[in-house]
Amino acid sequence: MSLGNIDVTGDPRTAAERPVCTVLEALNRISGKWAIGILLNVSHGPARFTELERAVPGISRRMLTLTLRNLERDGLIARRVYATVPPKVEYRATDMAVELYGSLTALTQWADRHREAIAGSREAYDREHGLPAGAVD
Amino acid sequence: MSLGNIDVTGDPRTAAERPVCTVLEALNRISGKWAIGILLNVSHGPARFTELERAVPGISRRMLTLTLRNLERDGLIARRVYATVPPKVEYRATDMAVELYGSLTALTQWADRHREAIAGSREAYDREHGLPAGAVD
DNA sequence: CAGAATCCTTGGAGATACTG
DNA sequence: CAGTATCTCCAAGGATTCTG
Repeated sequence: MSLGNIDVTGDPRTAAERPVCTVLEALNRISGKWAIGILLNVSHGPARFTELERAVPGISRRMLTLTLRNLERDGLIARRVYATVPPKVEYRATDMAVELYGSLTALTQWADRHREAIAGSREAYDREHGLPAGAVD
Repeated sequence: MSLGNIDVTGDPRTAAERPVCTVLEALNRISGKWAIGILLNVSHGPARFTELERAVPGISRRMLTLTLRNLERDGLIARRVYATVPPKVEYRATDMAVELYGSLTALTQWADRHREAIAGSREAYDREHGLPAGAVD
């Protein structure tokens, strides 16, 4: 299936196949409700577990742990344990994560530019079609 | 890229508060398993329902419909019905969606650059810690 | 052709309690 | 302090069937 082509990297695969996976790969690392919030917080500098728990409003201890583990596994966060008592664990963003955050800038700007248009589109849509309880967010 | 502060828009809010929401807003519009694949396909030009069904491998009719509706509601996809028989419906990406796709380029490139590093990090992580069936993807 | 309706499964996430 | 361990819930998604 080759309708047109969108080649941004000089990759031989067709546009219908390549970027999907690649973009999805990227998105999968920052998917979930909390990854971005955590990533953003540690990008300021190292942060401890409890610091993050307070810095990311609404996160549960469990999800903080799980998300940190996944980010660590992907190499986006580095975990450093100090063998003190009481224990002290610091999390920091890796260079890769800092780069990632930079790459999100374009997305952030896009959202900023179109926030109103999107809100308007939704209102219009919900007005035409009824809003049958499918209108979350 | 300087840690400490990440100000890309001149927004007064602190980095810990503002971009989270904005980025999440953007991500929420393209979340879900299928939005990107659909968006990418219609970005080549208008596509019909059944075309998309075949173009996006693995998608169910139900999820295609649902995702299309959500994208339409957000103003990322335009739906055009031709009153013919049999019916014909065309979907095309709006300008906003095309812009969005452009903004994803940075992300795509990031994923390309770090694909190996991430895979390596995962292997290493799974080797040190056991891989307790939590190692999907 | 382009869907709508229905039923069912799954895993992401919340709440709570316990621990090295 | 920095986690684990369970239990539970819900919405995303899959499978199947029906229709203008």
